[in-house]
Amino acid sequence: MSEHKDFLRTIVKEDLKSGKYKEVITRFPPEPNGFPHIGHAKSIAINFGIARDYQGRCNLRMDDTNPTTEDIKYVEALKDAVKWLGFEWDQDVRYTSDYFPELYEYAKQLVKMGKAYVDSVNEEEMRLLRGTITEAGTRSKYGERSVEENLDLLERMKKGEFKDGEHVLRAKIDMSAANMKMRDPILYRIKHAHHYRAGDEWAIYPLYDFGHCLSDYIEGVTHSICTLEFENNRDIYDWVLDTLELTPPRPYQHEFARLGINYTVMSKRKLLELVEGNYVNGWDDPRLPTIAGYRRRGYTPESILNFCDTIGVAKANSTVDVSQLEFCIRDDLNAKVPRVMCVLNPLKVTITNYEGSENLIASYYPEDVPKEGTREIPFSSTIYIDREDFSENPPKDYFRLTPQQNVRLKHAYIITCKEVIKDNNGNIVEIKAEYNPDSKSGEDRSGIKVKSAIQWVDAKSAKKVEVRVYDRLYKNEMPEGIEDLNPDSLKIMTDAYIEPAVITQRPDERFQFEREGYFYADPIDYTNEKPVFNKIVGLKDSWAKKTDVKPARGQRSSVEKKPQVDGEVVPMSLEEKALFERYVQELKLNDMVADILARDEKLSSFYEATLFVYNSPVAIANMVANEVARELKDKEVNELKFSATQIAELVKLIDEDTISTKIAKQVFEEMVKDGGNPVEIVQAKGLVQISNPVEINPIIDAVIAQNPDNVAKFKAGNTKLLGFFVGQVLKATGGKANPQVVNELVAKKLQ
RNA sequence: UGGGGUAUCGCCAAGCGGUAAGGCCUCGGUUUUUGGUACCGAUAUUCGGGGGUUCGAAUCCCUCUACCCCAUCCA
Repeated sequence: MSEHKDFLRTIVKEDLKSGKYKEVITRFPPEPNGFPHIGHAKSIAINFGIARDYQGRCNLRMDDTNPTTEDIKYVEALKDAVKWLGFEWDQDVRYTSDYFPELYEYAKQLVKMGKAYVDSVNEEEMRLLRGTITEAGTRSKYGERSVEENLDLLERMKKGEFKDGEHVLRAKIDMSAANMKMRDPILYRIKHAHHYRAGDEWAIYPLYDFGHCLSDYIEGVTHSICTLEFENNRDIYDWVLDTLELTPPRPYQHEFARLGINYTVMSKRKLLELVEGNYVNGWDDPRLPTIAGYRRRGYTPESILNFCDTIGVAKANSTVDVSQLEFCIRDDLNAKVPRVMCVLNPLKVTITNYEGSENLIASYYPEDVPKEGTREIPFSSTIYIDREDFSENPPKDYFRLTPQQNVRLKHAYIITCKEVIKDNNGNIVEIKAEYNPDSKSGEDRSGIKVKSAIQWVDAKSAKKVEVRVYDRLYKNEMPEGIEDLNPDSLKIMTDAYIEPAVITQRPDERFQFEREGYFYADPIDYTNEKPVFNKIVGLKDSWAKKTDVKPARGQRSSVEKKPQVDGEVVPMSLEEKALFERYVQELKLNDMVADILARDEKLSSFYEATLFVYNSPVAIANMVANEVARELKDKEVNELKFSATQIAELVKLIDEDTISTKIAKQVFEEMVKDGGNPVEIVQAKGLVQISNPVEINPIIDAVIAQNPDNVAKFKAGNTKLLGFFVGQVLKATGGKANPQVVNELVAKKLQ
C-alpha cells in the first residue's frame, strides 16, 4: 500500500478505527450485459484492493435485475476478468436475482408503511408528471391508493396478471424534490421476460435503486463504492435503507471518478458498435480496451494492476494519457521477457567474404536483466536486416548501416556495405556487404567502432511469421465515433522473419523483439506451421521522435488563457445597503467584511449581539465574517454550541494580547465542538501565549542550529523559508509562542 | 434555469494554516553490442479568477467563472 492513501481508503480506515464496522466488506457489482473493460479493472482493483489492504472481504455480485439485456456469457467474462487480475471473491459469486424473494418482502414492507404505492399512469404521463429540473412534479392520483389496494395490486403484478407497463411500484418520497431522482422513484416494473438465472418465475423485476442498496445490505457490505454518476442516487440509497429501519450496521455509498483514457472509448454502447459493426474483430480484439482485448494483445495482469495503482483514485473527472498504460506494460515486461531477433521488413544482405555457416551463442537477456538462458543463432552469408536499418542517403545522426558507415550485426560481426542493388524501379532489393572476421561478438579484436548494433536473421534458418502490428484504435485524442477511427490501427506483416530458437524452443510467450518492441504469441491463431505474434507495445524510440515532424505527443497545442469574465454580483437590498454603509462609515469595517455581514441576516444579528458585549468592531467583524460564518453555513444560531458573548470574550483575549490569533483558532474549534467559555479553555489548556524574547530566543537558536541547509537557502534569497522557521519555533512551543514576535526575531537573526 | 459534484504542471495526483510530494510525458547528460533499460539533472515564485481574514493561505471566509452528472419502467 502506498504511503498516501486515496480518499476511499482514508474513509475505510477511519470507519474501522471509529468502530463503525468491525470488518470491511466491499463488492464489485457489474451488470452482466457487456464485456468488462479497463474501467472495470479500476473498480476491481479498488474494491478487491481495499478488502485486501484492510483484511476484509470483497464479493463479486452480478447486478442482474434487467433480464432483457443480460446474458450468462457476460457473467463468465466478468468472472474471468476478476480471476485473471488475480483476485478471489468471497465465497460464491452472488447474484441480485438470488435476492428477489427477499427484495419483494422489503417492497411489501414499504407498501405497508405507506412509503410505496402502485402507480398506473403510462410512461408518457409519468414523464410529464415528474416535472422538470426547475419545476416541481405532481404525484399521480394513484398515489392515494390504500395500503390494501397497493398490496393486492403488487401481488397481482408479481403473479403476472398485468401486461408490461401497466403498473409500477414507486417509492412515496417527494414529487417536488430538487434532486430529480427523489421524485417517487420506481421500485419495480412489470416485465414478462425470461431471466437467464431466475427463469420465468418473476413477472416483476426490481430497479437498480431498489435492488442495489438492499443487496449491499443483505450481503453485509460496509462500503458501497461506485462511480460519480451515481451521486444523485445516493439519496435514494439512504432513503430505502433508513425508511426500512433495518438493523445496523448498514452500508454507505461512496463515489469515485470513472476511468477515461485518451485515444480510446470506454462506453458499452460505443464498444458494442465497434464489435457489431465489425470495425474490430470481436470483443477480444487487441485494439479494444476490454480485459479480453488487453489479454489477447499480451498485456500482463500485473501491468494493468500497476496502472490502476499509479493513476490513483479521486473525484475529479479525468482522462489518463495512454502513455501511462504503455509505460506500465513496458516496465513489467522489461524485467521479465527474453530478447530475440525478428526482422519485420526484410532486406536481403549478402556477405560476399563469408563462407559456410556457424552457430552463435547468445543470451536471451541483456546484462541488466538478471535472468539466465541462451540460445544458438545460425549465421551464414545470406541474412536479412530491416529496411529501416539501411539508408543510402542518411539523415544527420543516423547510426545504422550506410554506404559509408559500418554497423554491427547484434551478437555477430561488423559489416561494411559494398554495393547497393536496385530493381528497375530504383527500389533497393539487396545489399552486398563484407564482414570483418576479427569482429565476432565477444571476441572482437578488430578495433572498429560502430555507432549501433542491429537485429538480423539468417535467411536459410529463419522462420517466416505473421506479425500483427497494432496502433491506437482512434486517431483523435477524444474520439467521438466511427469517423475518428485510425485507419492504420492494424498492420499485418506477412513477410517477417524470426530466429529459429523462438519457434523451436519457445522459451516464453512474450518476447522483446530487439529494437522493435514487446510481442506476444497469439493464444488463438498461433500454430507451429504459421506462428503469429501480436505487438503489445513498442520500445520507446527517441530516434523516431527526432525524425518526426509532428510535435511530440504529450505536447498539446498551447491553449492561450482567455481572460475570465466575472459575472454580475446580486445587488443588495435597501436594508442591506444601509447596514453596509453603517458598517463601513461608522465602524470602519473594510468593504468585503461589511458586505459579508450586511448580506447575511444571521451574521449581522450575531455580529451586533457580540458588539453589544464588547466594543471592538473590526476584530469582531473579522471573526464573525470568517470563522462564525463557516459554522452558520448550514446551521441556525440556536444550534451553535457557543454564544455571541463567548465570541466577544474570545476577541477580547486576542485584543489584550493574552492569546495569539493562532491560539484563538484552536480555542474557537474547541468552542464549536464542545462549547465552553474561552477564558476557561485557555486556562485549562495553558494556552497563554509566550511573547517574551528571552524565552523565545533560545528556541529560535535551536531551530536555526538544526536546519543549516535551510538557513543557507534562506540567506541565498529563499525568503519563503521564513514561514518554515516560524512554523518550527511555534511547533516547539506547542503553538504558544507569539507568532508575530517570533517572526520579527527570526527575521532579525537570519539577516 | 433547480439540485449534486469537480478545478493543484502537457496528463494523472499528494497536500487539510508553516519549504508546492510522486508518477507519466517532455528536454538535457552519463552508462550501454537494443537510439531500450538503469542512473543523474531540468521543468508550478504558484494551486480556475478576484477580493478578504492571518505574522504566514493551495488549505479558512466571500464572490465570480468553467467543466461534469441528474427529468430510462437502464445500471
